[in-house]
Amino acid sequence: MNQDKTPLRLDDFLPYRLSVASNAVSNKIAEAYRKKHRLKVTEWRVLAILAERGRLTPNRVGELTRMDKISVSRAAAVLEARGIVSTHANPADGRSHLLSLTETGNTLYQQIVPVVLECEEAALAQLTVDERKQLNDLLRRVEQSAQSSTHSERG
Amino acid sequence: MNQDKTPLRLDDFLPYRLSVASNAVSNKIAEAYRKKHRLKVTEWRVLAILAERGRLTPNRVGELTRMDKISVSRAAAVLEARGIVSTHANPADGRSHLLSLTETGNTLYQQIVPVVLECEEAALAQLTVDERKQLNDLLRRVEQSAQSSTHSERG
DNA sequence: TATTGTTATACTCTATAACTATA
DNA sequence: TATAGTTATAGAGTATAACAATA
Repeated sequence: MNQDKTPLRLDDFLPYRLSVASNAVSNKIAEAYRKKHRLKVTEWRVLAILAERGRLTPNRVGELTRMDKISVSRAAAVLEARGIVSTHANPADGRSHLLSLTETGNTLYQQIVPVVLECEEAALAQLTVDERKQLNDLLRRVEQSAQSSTHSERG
Repeated sequence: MNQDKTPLRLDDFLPYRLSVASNAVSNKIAEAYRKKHRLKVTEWRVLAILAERGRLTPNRVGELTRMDKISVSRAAAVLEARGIVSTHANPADGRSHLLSLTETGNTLYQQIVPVVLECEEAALAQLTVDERKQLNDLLRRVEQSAQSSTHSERG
């Protein structure tokens, strides 16, 4: 209908292409750790960042994972109830506390890592090493330009 | 904690990077047409594909937008109630029907196009023409490799 | 029997607002 | 008063299952 009178083709529209690619990857990987370990994406992210960084406040977890404080709070509560995360007093600020992985949490993380890396490798299988680096770089630059006021995420 | 004993860094993890970039772009653009025209992402996609392709069955809309049939059905119902989309008998298959834009729908589309193109341009502002093409190409290849069994989307 | 489309229901992620406890 | 975190609630996207109408 408007085939010629518009410069917008959904199939080449960046937000659409990004969304389709992101969801294709996210769905596959989320399915993997959901089925094997009953983890949601938000829970996986909190687990991953605590494994990398050690003790963090919920606030810092949110900054590093781009999750809002509500999502961090709920994910942490689930992980704590499952014995994956433990909480500790924060000597620097009584309003806050510190989160860290338990032994169980570390073990779980070590089990999941190879699974998600395998999924990532499958998604990147057709790209050369240089192309992977470039994709990473391009995505970061797009993100910087787009940077909306809100935080949200997946994957 | 596991800072050195794991090859997984969330910040360089493709599913995470893709998700953050996709959501940064999607949030900004969705906010634009939501505020101005009270359209949801699913509704925008149906509107856009009908503007491009003319009369389509809901089934075909789903294929072209990567939406499942339930999402298409609900988005189309909202658009029809708002006078943006009209339905017609499908002479080829009595189980189905054809969707197309009304005059109102076409006018709405023409109003939204410059808005979303401006958002896209803002997101791509720091990329050269070649880099934009490469990003499009890389995303398509990632999508092909990742291609999960399910369909889902945003943007 | 299989397929198209709709409806009911539920799950996940995200967001606003109200609340507490501390700074 | 401002901030860290929790809880209640709601909006949005997606999924399964059950269903009606047609092939």
